[in-house]
Amino acid sequence: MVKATIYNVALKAGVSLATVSRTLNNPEKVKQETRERVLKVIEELGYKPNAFAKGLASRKSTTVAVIVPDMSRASIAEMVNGVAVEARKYQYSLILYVLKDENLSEAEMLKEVVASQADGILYMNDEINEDQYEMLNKIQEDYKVPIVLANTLYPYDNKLVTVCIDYFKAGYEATRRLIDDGRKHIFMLTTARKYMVNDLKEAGYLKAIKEAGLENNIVRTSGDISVNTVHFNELFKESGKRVDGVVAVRDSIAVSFVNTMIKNGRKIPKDISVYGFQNTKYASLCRPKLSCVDVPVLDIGAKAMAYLKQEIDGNHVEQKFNVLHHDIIERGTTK
Amino acid sequence: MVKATIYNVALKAGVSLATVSRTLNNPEKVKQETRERVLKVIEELGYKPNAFAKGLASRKSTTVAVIVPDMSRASIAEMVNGVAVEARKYQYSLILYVLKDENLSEAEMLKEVVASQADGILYMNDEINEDQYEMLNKIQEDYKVPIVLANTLYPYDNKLVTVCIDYFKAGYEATRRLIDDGRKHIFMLTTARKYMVNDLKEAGYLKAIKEAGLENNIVRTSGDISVNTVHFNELFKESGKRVDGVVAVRDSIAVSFVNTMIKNGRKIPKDISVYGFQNTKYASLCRPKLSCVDVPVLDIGAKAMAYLKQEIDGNHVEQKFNVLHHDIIERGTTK
DNA sequence: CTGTTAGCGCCTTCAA
DNA sequence: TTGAAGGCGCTAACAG
Repeated sequence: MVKATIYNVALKAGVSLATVSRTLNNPEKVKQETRERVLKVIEELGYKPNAFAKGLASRKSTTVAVIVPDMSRASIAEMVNGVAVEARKYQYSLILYVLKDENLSEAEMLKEVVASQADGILYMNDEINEDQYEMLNKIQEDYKVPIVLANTLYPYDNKLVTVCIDYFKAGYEATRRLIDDGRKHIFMLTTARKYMVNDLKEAGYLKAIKEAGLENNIVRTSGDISVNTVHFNELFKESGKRVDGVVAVRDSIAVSFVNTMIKNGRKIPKDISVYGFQNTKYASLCRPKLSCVDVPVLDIGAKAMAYLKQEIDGNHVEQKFNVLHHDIIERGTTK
Repeated sequence: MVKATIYNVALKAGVSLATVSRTLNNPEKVKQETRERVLKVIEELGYKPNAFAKGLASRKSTTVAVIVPDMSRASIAEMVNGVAVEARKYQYSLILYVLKDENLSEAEMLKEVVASQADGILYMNDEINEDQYEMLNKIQEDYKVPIVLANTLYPYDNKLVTVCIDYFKAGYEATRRLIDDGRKHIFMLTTARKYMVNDLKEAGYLKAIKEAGLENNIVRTSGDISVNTVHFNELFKESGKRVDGVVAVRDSIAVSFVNTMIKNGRKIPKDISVYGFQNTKYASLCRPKLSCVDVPVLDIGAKAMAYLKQEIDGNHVEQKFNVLHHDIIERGTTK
């Protein structure tokens, strides 16, 4: 069996190829009788229009480029799930770009994305900086290809449609809960590398700490478990710093901290109360279970795709910053 | 700035479009001087060939379809990382299909994949059954599009190139280690739903148990933490079944079991020795750290992509089953 | 080494 | 409601 083309269908159905094209793309413009006959032949031949020819002729690809830093991050993977399900609704295909490769500059990759003829771009990279933001904005303007940022914040500007949660508020709220619980020595555990998203969590933490007249303590460490374990051991060993509350910017960092403290004889949550961020599977697989901010990553992905589709269709999204609701989940590390 | 075409480049460089095409695809066939001039114009105009036109004319897409069941599974995500890095080496793009959507039959999706003109298909779905296998094989034959299975086993046939580890051997080895350690009541924790890959782990377990003259105990449970926790509590509560060794088909199931047992007052590894499967991040984030079979998922992804590329280039892979080496990592749950 | 030309498979006016 | 015809941007013989 060789791949059927529109000609094969037209011939077998006794119509011109234009009619076949119409029954597929503008069925209302074809007489019902003809349409049914054509559809039947399409079915018989297992015909599917060649995506390239279609894209070339129509200048639309029904394809969206998804740019991610690293698939193995739980939040990224889950967002992609959300994107995939939503994209299906519109019959859109996903073309995936993983930035993990050091050999490729992001500028080079974006040129490729443009060449791929994607109708839109979904960008999810919480480490975005000014240069990257401007580059994306330039692409959007030069090539008229809509871009939506998913869980990617650049709060200094609002040229690109963005879907996320209010990280500042979440950081503030988690810290407040610790304060209201009577905790006095509250630490924030964040990444050594500065990310926009984590900076916001930190700012929220600082606001709450300041309001309460407490001293702020920010620990910048690695996301790598073996590294941060050593770090936590140094900082908080039995005889060490006083600490009775912690907000970590990632679940995995929170869990690693909890493990280290328990090994040092501290009681969780009695001695130290801990909040993580994201509500990944790690949060449920640790002992005690981790309390954390629940970031609806699946919804963020889906919403981002929905907005992108809207932009592609020419209906501009008025609201550039789209903030989704978050919850704080209380589990074993805080009560 | 509007997107530049090959004509713009040809005009500005004072050559024909064929020459531009050549400097891009067969540079050795163009005089160096001309080539440099063309390249310069390409650079200036930021020209990138339209992927659709190129694909249509050349009947090759430089694109590979990646089919996954669910991105949020750690092993899947990591395999995709491996695929992405390897694909970059060949300048191949990835088009992603997530089977998560219940509304879409797999047959329908495969038709879409074919229509997408992908040069090859990478299929990663450890739950594959006979129907699916035959469907894939038919696609490969009918449309002459190579397919490689990554971490996806269908051992009853060998028409499709497959990359995986020896799950039977791994299951056998883990069980043997427990036996050699003197454990007598060794359980296998597996999924209720039967997967090929898990069946093999189970078969390896059974072989070792039989050789040692012990009694086999297979518990089929859910991958869902909240469900299997209840299940483990019922089965193994303090007064309950005797158990001193466990091999679980997934890290997450192993960790959930460990947590449940510790809450019931059992000592790990003294009372019960536990092995997981995969070496995901969960294995390092739990307390005690999980001993497990290390499945090199990143390598599996990369290797699968490499073989696919080879098939696409017409160099058939002789060896259909390609088994990668695995290790067993000893951590806190066994020593 | 370079230019000319004929498609690749489909969409989309424009006529009929 | 349908068909004819001209591209979409590029590759790949074939000439020169």
